[in-house]
Amino acid sequence: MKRRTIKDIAKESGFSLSTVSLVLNNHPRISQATRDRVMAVVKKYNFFPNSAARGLASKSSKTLSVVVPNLTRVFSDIYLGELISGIYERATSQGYKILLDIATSQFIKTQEYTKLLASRRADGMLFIASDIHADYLGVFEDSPYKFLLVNHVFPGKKLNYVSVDYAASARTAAEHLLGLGHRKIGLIAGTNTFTGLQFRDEFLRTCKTWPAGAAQVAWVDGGEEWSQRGGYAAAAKLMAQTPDLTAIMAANDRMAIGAMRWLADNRREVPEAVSVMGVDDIQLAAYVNPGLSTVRHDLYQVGIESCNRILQLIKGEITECSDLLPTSLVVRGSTDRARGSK
Amino acid sequence: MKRRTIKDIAKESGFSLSTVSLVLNNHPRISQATRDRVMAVVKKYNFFPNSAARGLASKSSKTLSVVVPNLTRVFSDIYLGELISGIYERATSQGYKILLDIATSQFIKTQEYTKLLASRRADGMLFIASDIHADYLGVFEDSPYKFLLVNHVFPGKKLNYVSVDYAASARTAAEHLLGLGHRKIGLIAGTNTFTGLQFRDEFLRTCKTWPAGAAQVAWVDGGEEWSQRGGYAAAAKLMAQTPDLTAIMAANDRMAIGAMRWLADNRREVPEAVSVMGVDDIQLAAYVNPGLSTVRHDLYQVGIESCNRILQLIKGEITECSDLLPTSLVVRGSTDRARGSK
DNA sequence: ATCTTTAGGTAAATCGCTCGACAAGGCAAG
DNA sequence: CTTGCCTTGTCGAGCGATTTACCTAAAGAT
Repeated sequence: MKRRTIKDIAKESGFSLSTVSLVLNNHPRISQATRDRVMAVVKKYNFFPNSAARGLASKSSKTLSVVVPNLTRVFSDIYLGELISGIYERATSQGYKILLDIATSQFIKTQEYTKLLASRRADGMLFIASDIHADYLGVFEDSPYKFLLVNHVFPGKKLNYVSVDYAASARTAAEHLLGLGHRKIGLIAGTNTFTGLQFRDEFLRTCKTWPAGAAQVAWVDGGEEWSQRGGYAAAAKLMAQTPDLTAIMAANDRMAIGAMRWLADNRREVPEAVSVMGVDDIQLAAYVNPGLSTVRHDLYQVGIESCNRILQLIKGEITECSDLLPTSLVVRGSTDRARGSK
Repeated sequence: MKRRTIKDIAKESGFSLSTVSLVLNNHPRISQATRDRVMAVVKKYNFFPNSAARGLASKSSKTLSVVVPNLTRVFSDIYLGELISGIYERATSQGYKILLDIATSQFIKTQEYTKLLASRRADGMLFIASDIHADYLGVFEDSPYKFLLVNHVFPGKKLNYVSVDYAASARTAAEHLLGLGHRKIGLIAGTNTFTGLQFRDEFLRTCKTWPAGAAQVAWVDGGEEWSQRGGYAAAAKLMAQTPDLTAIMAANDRMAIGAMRWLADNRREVPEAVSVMGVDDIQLAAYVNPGLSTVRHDLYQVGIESCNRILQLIKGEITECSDLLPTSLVVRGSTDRARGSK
């Protein structure tokens, strides 16, 4: 089976090279009759135009680079699944393919992130792997490359982003707990990302300035991985140093569930003794017992929107982007009025 | 910042186009001195050769297509994470990039799987998403396209594959339980993949022909998703229809953990009342209480090996491939001698 | 001193497609 | 019967690399 080219199709169909090309690109220039005759031949040979040639001539690869974090178990993170599904769905619908990369140290060191765009292997890059040490991303400030941080922000650097509004999220969570009368709260924070820091700071601020009376917040770091295990350990630490707190807020659901586990293992009733609240609204949040109150982050939507934006950047429809998507409160059984509050 | 080409590098360095190209490709033809002078210019401009042009001229995209299952929560599956990490690591080390695709109905319907290879967008395809209905994969029999099933097999079709040896796995598991004296066993099977069927059949066969006395096996389907929830429901069903079984074997760890959960919820001690065994050895298997006995499947290794093989197929070093990788028994606390057996 | 090698470079023909400029034919209007 | 405009198709100049011969000068062989 010989490899066909557009030339063969032209010859066989009796039209010119250009005509075939125009047909293949759905150019309105071509009449339906011609289109049909050409397509018949295309179908007959099951022909697909060579994408390298196409890319070379058109100066576009129709490819998006997606960079995910270098966590060994990265794909076990529901977080990524939602995000990538959203990106994939939108990219595909626009005829774009996805080039997957993992932000390994190798990837960073060889500046693969630049290379991908400089070599035009990808038209744009969606970066899901940022943390507070990702200074190398500075190359994308004011660069001609199309770059977007997904569900991350980088204060101090002029980088495009689409993210959930972590500060708003913190406010929502804090207000929920404060409204329930909690005045001694433990916070399990994630401090290795800027969004994590934003969340922590806004949570603290909201508690400190609550009109009905400021709340004391003791916070600990839940660990780099924001994992259930980290949450478990963090809860232990919090309860040891502040035994009388009435609520634990965790920066994500996994840590919250870890905390609930510790409380269960140590005979503290949730929510009677301690209320627990998370962030994200992962599937599991609804299944634990009691159900976890949380702030819903629609990561699928973030994926969709991120992809929309990077495509607009590529097309030149916009030149920068800093979207913050809304979040919403989800109340389940794990939070209730603080004990001792009326 | 104008876009440079190899021509600019040639001009600036004083060498010919061809020389620059040879340098960029590490061709031994070029002397170190020349190489250095050219590379200096390349570095200076931070030049990276246009990959479309490269692909067009060299007839190779240096890209691998990886197709993953269309499960909404696909990425939450640890299974995939291991596999993809292995593939990524090997592909990257060989200079290949990964194009990610999800086997949506759209993907199947538009024959995207053919298109990717026909358009030379990818040099080969690693398919992780096969099930017993994937007849369309027939196009890859005797085709010039480089195609490989990852951790799947397709009896009846001449397709390349690299998979864990599910039959061996079944034997290992069965022998472990039989050796512990179990003679009434419940099997939670996965029946929507051929490997799942192989596992089931070999498990049943081994139990039936055990020299020290055949065991009775009642089996149920654990559901399309091989999920914890499916395992939970399956355990309930098994225990209802065969209350006196002494062991439950699940075709993967997640279902096994679901089964353990049901047993715990219904006051059946593991392993005293019922032994439970899984397959895969996911991280969680070591954390549940008691630890889950299982058959270890090294999916990371499957990823590595799959990638090795597809690259060999692409290079023409081999023309077909049907590798079965070994598995190993991991005994933890969830299995013990059958009650009533000495 | 002449003839081979060999090492190091280069010219030029592709690779397969896109797209702006141009052409031909048909038809309405002047 | 021109002229001008529309519609539909074609020409051909790139796009930016790779790669195969071929070339030249210097080193080795005799």
